[in-house]
Parts: sequence; C-alpha cells; structure tokens
Amino acid sequence: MDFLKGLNAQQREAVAHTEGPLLILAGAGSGKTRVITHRIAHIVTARRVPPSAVLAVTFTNKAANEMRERVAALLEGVRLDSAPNVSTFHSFCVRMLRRDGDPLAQIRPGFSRRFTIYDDDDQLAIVKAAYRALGLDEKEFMKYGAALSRISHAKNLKQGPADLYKLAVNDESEKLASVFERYEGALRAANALDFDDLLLEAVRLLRHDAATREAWNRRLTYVMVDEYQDTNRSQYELMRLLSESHNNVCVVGDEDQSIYSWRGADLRNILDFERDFPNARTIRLEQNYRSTKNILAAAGAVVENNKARKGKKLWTEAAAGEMLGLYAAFDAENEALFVADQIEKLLVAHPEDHVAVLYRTNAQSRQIEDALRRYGRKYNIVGGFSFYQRAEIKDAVAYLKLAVSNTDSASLLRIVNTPARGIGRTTVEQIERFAREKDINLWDAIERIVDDQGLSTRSQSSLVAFRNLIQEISLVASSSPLPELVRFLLERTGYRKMLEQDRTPDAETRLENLNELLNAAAEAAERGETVSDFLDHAALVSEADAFDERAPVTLMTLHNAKGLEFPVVFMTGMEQGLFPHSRSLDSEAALEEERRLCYVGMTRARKRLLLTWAKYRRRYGGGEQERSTPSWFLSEIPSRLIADLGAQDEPGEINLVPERHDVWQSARRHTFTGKTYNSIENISQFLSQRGLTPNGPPPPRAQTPPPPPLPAKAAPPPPAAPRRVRPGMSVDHPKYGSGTVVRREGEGDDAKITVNFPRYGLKKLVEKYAGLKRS
DNA sequence: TGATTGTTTGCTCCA
DNA sequence: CAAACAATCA
Repeated sequence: MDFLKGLNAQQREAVAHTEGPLLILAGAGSGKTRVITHRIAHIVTARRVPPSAVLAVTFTNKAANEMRERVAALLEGVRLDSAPNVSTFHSFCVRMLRRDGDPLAQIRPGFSRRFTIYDDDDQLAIVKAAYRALGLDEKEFMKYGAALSRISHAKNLKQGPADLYKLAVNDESEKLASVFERYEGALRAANALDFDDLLLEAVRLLRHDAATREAWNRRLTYVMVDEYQDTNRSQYELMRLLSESHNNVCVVGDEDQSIYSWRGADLRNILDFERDFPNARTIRLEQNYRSTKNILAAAGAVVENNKARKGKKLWTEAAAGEMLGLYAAFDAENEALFVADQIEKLLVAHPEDHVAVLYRTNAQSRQIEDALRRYGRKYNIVGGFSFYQRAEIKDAVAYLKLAVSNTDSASLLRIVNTPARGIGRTTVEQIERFAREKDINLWDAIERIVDDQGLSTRSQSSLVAFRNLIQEISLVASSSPLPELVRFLLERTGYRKMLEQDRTPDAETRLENLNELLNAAAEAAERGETVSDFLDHAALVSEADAFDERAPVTLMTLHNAKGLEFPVVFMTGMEQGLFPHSRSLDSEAALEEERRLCYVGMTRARKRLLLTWAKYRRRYGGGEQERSTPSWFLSEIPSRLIADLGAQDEPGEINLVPERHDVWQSARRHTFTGKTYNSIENISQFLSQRGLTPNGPPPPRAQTPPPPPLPAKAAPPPPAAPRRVRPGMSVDHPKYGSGTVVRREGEGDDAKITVNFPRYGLKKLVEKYAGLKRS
C-alpha cells in the first residue's frame, strides 16, 4: 500500500520522513490532517511498527476521534493488532497517571492513582475557601479569577508557594503566595489535580521515575504533535521526555495560528524548534486547498502585519472567487438580522453549503440566536453554556466523584446541602474550621465532628444522615454498573424528587438533562468504562467536541473554530475593543495574537467570507448603546478585495426578507431536523471519548444533512425500508463494516441505533440514514 | 436553616 | 440582562 500517492511534493516528503525530528510548518488549509494520517499509516506499514507505537496528539477529542477514524480507513485491509494512539495531551496524561502514577507518591505525598480532576469551578471553590480562611475579600484584595490565573502562571513556571513567598515584594504578592499555599494544600488534601497539574505531574513522573520513562519510550516509538503552536512548556517537556531515546518527533503547526498564549501556549516552542533539535528537518506546506484566492490574499494581508512569525506565503490554484463582503450594521440586533437574512438567501441558493457564524465572545451569540429563531432557522451552537456545566449535571457528577473519592472536598462542598438537608451555612463553616484546625479534609472532618459535642443536635443528625448517604453510594459505586449507580444516587439523594416537586419548566429540562446523563452512563458502560473513566471523560470534554459537521448553521467563538472549515463564514462584531478585544489593546504581543485569531477566522472560509460590525453596541444588557469604530483588522484588508454590502444608519429600519412568503417557506423547508440543536439533547457526544458522532453516519462531508425531504423530489435513500434491527443482531454498514447492534432508541425516522463495530468502536446511527443491512 | 427578595456588579478566549 | 451575592423573613 502506498500512502505517498495523491500528495504534493512537500506533503509526500513530510510523510516519508519518518526518522528523527521533523517540523512541519503547515499553513491554513494545506492538508495537514491528510499528512498526519498518511504519515501514521505510512509508519505503520513501512516501518512495521504496531499502530499503538505511534502517538499522535491533537488539540481536541473530536480531532483525535476523526484522526483515528481516518487512519483506520486508510489501513482498511491491513491486519492490525492495535489501534493508533491518538488523543489530546490531557487525556494522554490522565491515562498515564492512572496507569503508572504510583511512583509519583514519592514526590507528591498523598498522591494516588485514584486522584480526581478539578475543573475551573472546583478551582474557584478552593480559591474562595482560601480567601475565607485567610480573611481576604475579593473586593479589597484581588479578583478570584486574577488570583487563579496568577497561580496557574506560577505553576507553569514550576514555582511553588515557597517561591512566591521568596519573590514577594509587597503585601499583595505575599497574600497571593498564601492563597497559593492554601490552594495547593487543598488540592493535595483532596488528592486532586487541576488541569495544569495533569500535564505537570505527568512530566514530573517521567522525570522522576526512570523505569516509567523508559517503558513509555519503548512503547511509543513515534511521537507526533498537532497544533504545535499552541503547546505550552509542560507539553513541550512531555514531548521531549517521551521521545528521549528515539527522537522521532514530528510536530505540525503554524505560528500564525497560535491563539492560546493566555492558556500558557508558548510560541517559542515552534519558533525555536530547529534550535532545540539541531538535526531537525523543516518542511513547509504552503499550498492551500481550502480557500479562494481572494480569501487567502485578504487573510495573508492581515497576518502580514505581525512581527513574531517565521513567514510563509500561502498560495492556491483555486479561482479568485467572490470578494469578501462587508456590512456596517446600525447595532447588534441589526447585525444579527443581517446575518440571519444572508444565511437564508445563501442556503436557499445552496442548501448544501454549511455556514459558520463566528464571534469573539460568547456573549455575542445571544442576539444572533434570536435573529435565527425569528427566521425559523435552526442552528447548532458550540460552547457557551454547555451541557456539562449545567448545575444538575455538575451536581450528579459531584456525587459520583465523592463516591469514588471522599477526599474530594470541592465536590463535597458542592452537594453537601443539595438537595437541602439541613446542613446550612453555619454548619459548613464549623466543618471547615474544624478541618483547618486539624489539618484534615472535609470528609474526615465530618466523620470526626459528628462525635463531637460542639454541634447542635439538629445539624449533627443531618450530618450523620449525610455521611451514611455517601457511604451508601460509595458502596453501590464499588459494586454496581455505572448506569445503576447514577440512577440509584439520583433517587437516594432525593435529587430527582426535588426536581419533580418543582413544577417549573426549568425543572423539567433539568430532569431531561439528568436522563441524558443516564443515557451517557449507559453508553459508557457499554464501552466497558468504569465510573472513573466516565468521570475523566466528563472532565476532559472540550467545547469544540460538540461541533457537528452536519449542521447547516453553526455558531461559535473564533477560538472554537480552529481546525474547522466552512464554505461560508461570517465574522461578526468586527469592532475596536471587541475584536481586537479591549484587553489586548495595550500590548503589542496581545494585539498580534488577536490578529492571528482574525487570521484563523478568515482562513476557515472556503468560498465566502462576510465581515460585519455594528456602529452601536451596548455592553451590558440594559444600558445605553455605545458608539463603536470598525476593527483595525478591517483596514488591513486591501479594499480591492472587499465588496460593500451596505450600511444601516438608522435604528429600527430593518427590511426583513422573511416577511416575504416564499423565503419564509423555504426557511421552514430547510430547517435542519436532525437533533443536537442548542446543545443539551445529546450529552453523550460530550461524554464519549471514542467519539462517535452520536447522531449519524460520520463521514466528514460526504454526508450532507438529511434535510429537505421535499415531497417533489423522490426520496433517495433506502428504497426498501430495512427491517427493524434489534439489539444483538449483526449488521453491515457501508463504511464501518459489520458490527453488532447494542441498543435502539426512538421510533420511526428518529430511531437511533447504537452499533458496536469491532474496528471503530461504538457508533450511534440514525437508522433511517445509516444504510444498515442485516448480515 | 432555607427560601425569597433585593442589590450589585460585570464580558474574553478554554482543557 | 443575568448571575452572584447580601439581606431579609418565615
């Protein structure tokens, strides 16, 4: 099998160069994923290594899943004894720490492989507790968020609280050091790792324990890192440690697309790669296969204004294409309506074209959502207030975490009185004080304090009941399958009852969400996951994982759009202070990052790129409109590439197309009827690591959305309706081959079938479109 | 203690 | 316009 076929000269060289360090500078749309997948396939076949010896690190779980699938498809027919190792840095580290983390206990006392992962809510809770313990006040001292980001910064520089004390120059930095000390103390007492720790501790483990390091070096003989421009220092070190013995490191990145410096991404990693690896080969992929000449020229003209870059010149054989469009709206509402209106016109003409609406901040999505709703146009939204951040899900997860590890104080605090069970503020304060004095975690404090006389009988009995409850759940956790456990805890804690008694519609959706959680638990169990696996996935899902490429209209932040492409892209809110964001205006480096973000956004577009801004925008809900000026980035685009789509100078004067009957009708017809809209409905996609595009046959873009079953056109798909498939049956899928039906949900056109394919894992398919045949 | 009401304050971006 | 927090009352 020849995996060098169908590639251009540079791509081919990149695929063929398997030994030693390799830097691939891959411009936007230059076929990077193709190179990576072919390279993996090439290594496996040409170098005759098992797929599992190749580690490929991607930025999101979704990208990892896609890549795994594409490699599997390439290697169709090759006999394999393992699957390629594709994952994100964070999941990789978690796996390593859970598997081989024991030696870490020597340098991190109290650590065990049963650690819990603290997300930012948990982090916030600990910082708040630290403030409380130290008698600090957010208003006088420092915002919680600011403290957290400084702590994170210190950690990534490998500084501990002691270092901050030493470096402290004033009262403020000293107090910060003490918050840090409390913060770290709380993490350790809870045997918890925050997101920084997952990477840092993995690095420490490999540094500290030679046996583990050598074992991993033997296990993984080829290491590839995608989106290298957004790696931080720990990720860099991890990569070095993993490839210490063989140096077969291939990194793929584009310095012009580095947009995560605020999360620690260090541009030096890519800029200095050739210095760090003296015998490194560097290959530039500069032919763009995605965008029109005009789009490419415009994006290039913007990013050219940056200084911190290696310099690349993208080119394309594609046609010039249409000009970019620019619209100056009166206000945000008008902008949103313009976008919705344009989308309608575009999709009427080209229903197969998918559209992305991008914005700088999540808060901007609301008005666009409103406008789309007025047009009756369904949309998919990525990020924002996503499923796993919902209170009821976090509560249920907190119970699970506590059941697995009762040292987890943040989870304990979260649910100790949810539903209300008589453990109020004062009682909690007493527990906290007791725990501080005795230097123990909250769970131990509760266990001991119930024997104490210092409590009122009422809170004492409440606490005893709580302790028994958690013990009971822990017991069930160790003996029952995951779905049963979740069901049990929802009943036993009274959580479900609490929601059922609350007759508001809000409570109803919460119940639905919890049912989705049960679904997700069932699916996880079918994949053979333990409670702990399930919790890891829940902690490590990324917002971008929610992206569904079949949706005709997708709303998301510019950051979440990284790595994606769309025929049509709207970039909204192109205003000074919003984009570039006001917080970036006073630093050259920050401004350059905003510019890169702009470049990322623009290069997502294949055929059409539309830019909009609003002359007036209100900052917070109520207040008055503020005047805005167009983004600098707009002026960096050569005007010959821009078509003026008009301007709205007066408020209220909106000429809505949907008022015209025919367009309204078409909007209805084209409404995407798939599920997954506006999040929530399908959390399984958030929680499933092996990733299964949950609702349908995933081939990236071969599959256009099911939509307009226009009665006029003969319905194409399976003429003979296949007989109902049932769990247990063997079926054949056109792409995934044969598998076994695991589950069936829903009826009629909505029926979904979960099938286990030996080669691809669990897939959730819409029966109607899956083309399943009994075998 | 816990539910309700009132008040204030604030929006990056995210694994 | 919300969420987060404080104050109030049952």
